[in-house]
Amino acid sequence: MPAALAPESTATEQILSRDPRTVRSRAAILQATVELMVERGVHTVSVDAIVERSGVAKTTVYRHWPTREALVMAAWQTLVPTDDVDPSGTMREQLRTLALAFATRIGTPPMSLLLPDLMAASARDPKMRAMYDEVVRSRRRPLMETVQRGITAGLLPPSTDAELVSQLILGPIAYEQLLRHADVDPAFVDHLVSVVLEATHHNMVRATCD
Amino acid sequence: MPAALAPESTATEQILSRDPRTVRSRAAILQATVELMVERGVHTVSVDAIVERSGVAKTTVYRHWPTREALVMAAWQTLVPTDDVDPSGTMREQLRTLALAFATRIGTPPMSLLLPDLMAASARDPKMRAMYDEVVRSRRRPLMETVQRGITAGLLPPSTDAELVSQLILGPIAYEQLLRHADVDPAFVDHLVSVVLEATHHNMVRATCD
DNA sequence: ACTTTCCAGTACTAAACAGTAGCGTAGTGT
DNA sequence: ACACTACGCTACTGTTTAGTACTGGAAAGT
Repeated sequence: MPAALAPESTATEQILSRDPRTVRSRAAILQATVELMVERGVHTVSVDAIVERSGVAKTTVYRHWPTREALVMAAWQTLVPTDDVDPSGTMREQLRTLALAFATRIGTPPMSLLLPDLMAASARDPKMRAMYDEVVRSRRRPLMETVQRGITAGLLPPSTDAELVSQLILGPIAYEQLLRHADVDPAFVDHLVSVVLEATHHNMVRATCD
Repeated sequence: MPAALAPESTATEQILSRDPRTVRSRAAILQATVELMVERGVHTVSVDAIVERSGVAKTTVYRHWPTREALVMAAWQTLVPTDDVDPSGTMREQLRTLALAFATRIGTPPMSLLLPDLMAASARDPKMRAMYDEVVRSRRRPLMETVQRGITAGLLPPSTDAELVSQLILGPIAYEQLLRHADVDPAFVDHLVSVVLEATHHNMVRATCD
């Protein structure tokens, strides 16, 4: 299910070999790595297991990535640039769609299993931390932009704090899903968006608290 | 800094030996385990490292806990039953205090380092999951009780959804701290509590969304 | 055709790891 | 004083791990 091939921009130099053999090897290795990360956890995945799963020789693995860590990072990268839904409909519908996408994404595999691992790894590894922050940021941006458009279009008071709005919507969802391990159903997301929007309409979610 | 001795109720039978030698050994082992969990991560802590750090013989470790896993669980237990602040002051002040305690707890060591590890472990290990849920629940309870008291005392509308109130307060804090790796300062917590309380006062945070 | 690049496979090193066995000793409760 | 219990120590087994050297063969580009 992951992407067939990482585009580029990895830390390891990637002069983009067109040789189909390397392409095939890299894809098989990365796919096996992702699968094993999901199944057994990021820190438990071993090169030997990747070799067994992918059918690729160990030497080939080390021909492409210098260390196991670099390989794990590359496997992560294949999961980062996913869908960037740009929803349609009213602002409320857009927020609902984005919030629901966020909920299901962090609540279902592979992200439900990989995100905690990434969080834990990023607590001690700066490189993991950078990638993790990128993942989170990319998830947050479209929702904030939607709120900002709502403000610009006059649908929300000009003093509305767009950042706080996203925090109030995404926060409880993340809290329920990751912290409390509760199933976030669409009705809850709906309710949440309604409450926050209503409060916003009444100019309660202001940028500065007097 | 952890408790000198785990009280009881561990999975391993604990007939409460009064022999000071066992007490000392257990304490040294558990403390070293906690320290290493914080420094190197839960999944990276090895019995050999614990032995080196604590100055206790390896055989003694296995005299007290059957496996490394059991020891890690026991070390976790020493961190669970911490302070249960029962704040005073107005409801708003109580909420502020509880929310701030939550923010600083999950945002500073050791919890800021251990919580992600525990989250990741609990994604695949049911026993870790149970302990993790217990930790989260214990943090959430006092805040919900405060809201409930506010409703009972007539400070908040009767239709107020206490659960949603806690979600709206704790959610953004957890989101900022754990997901976004942002420093949650007291002003933000203050602002957050104010916004949620104001919305609640205007009967926007209702139990059922028509 | 020919050269180059990539590959699989085997075999290896060296380290870290969980967990165990047996021994002599020293502290503990009585 | 006594029996007992827990201890430290050394040494060990067996497994898993990351990473490397080397060889012969196959597939790619030209």
